[in-house]
Amino acid sequence: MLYRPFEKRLNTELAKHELHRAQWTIIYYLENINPATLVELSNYQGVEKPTITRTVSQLEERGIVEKVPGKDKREKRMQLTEAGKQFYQEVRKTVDAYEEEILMGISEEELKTAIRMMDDIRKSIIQSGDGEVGTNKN
Amino acid sequence: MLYRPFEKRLNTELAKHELHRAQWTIIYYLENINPATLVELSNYQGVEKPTITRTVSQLEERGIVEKVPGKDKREKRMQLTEAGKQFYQEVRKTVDAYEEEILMGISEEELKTAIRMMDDIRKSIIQSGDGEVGTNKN
DNA sequence: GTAAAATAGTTACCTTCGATAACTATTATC
DNA sequence: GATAATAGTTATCGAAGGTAACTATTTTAC
Repeated sequence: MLYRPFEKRLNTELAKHELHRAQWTIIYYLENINPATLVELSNYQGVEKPTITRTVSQLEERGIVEKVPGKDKREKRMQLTEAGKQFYQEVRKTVDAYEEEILMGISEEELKTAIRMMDDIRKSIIQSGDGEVGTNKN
Repeated sequence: MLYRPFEKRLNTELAKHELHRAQWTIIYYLENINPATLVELSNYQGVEKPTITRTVSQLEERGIVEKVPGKDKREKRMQLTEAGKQFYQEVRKTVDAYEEEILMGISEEELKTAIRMMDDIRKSIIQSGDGEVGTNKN
């Protein structure tokens, strides 16, 4: 299991902002990809809906994320508040420094190859159906 | 966080043998690398000693792992029992199938590059000291 | 056009797996 | 020989995942 040191170290960096990995992943998504519904976040992260509900709630309590009505009366779209966007920028600095440090000596080429590969694998897992998520069939 | 689908899917595969990722990682190490002390396992995995103690205990109860005296009266070396080695082979089949499936369409070259890169990063994290583990200084 | 099925989200509760603190027993060091 | 360090354990906590069962709304099928 190669990824453990990454996560461990990332968490100690995020702790400076009283954040954990799961929270940061959501903030990151909302800023860089899209304001999103809970189901979108759930699919993106490959975790079940209740897990997202919990993490988002924590971020809401801190005034980082807010829910706005979606196109349905069911849907709620999560987005960063103004304070949340500012917070993102602060944390971003820490994370940038971290990434720069651990990627020192890694070539652009290598990195691209690795990321592309992992993304391919991920897609194939999700496609195969066994990595499916968010489909509460009951 | 790219690795989640991997772990999730791996866990569903391992569940066929009533195993979880953390347990499998230890079994894997003991078979492929070495019989090892708790501290070795702790360093290898990048987790603290009590975490290893617990996981090893579970494997001991199932008769998969046994402790033999080390070169000290303090040290205990963990190793697979005969039953454990056989068990390894069974699980191995499942894991092989899983790996083959998810790595379909990934070139040998790509894979090597990615693994080498991650290992480089890991080393640089551990070296920097912030990924340190197993040094209970109290 | 309504009954049944599907979808978005929540709540309650459980499990895995990590961490810390504080301890015992043994060995090394000064 | 007293103090440090090392190997391992126990107890307890927290983060982050999962399932089951639910409400409210929307879609689909008949």
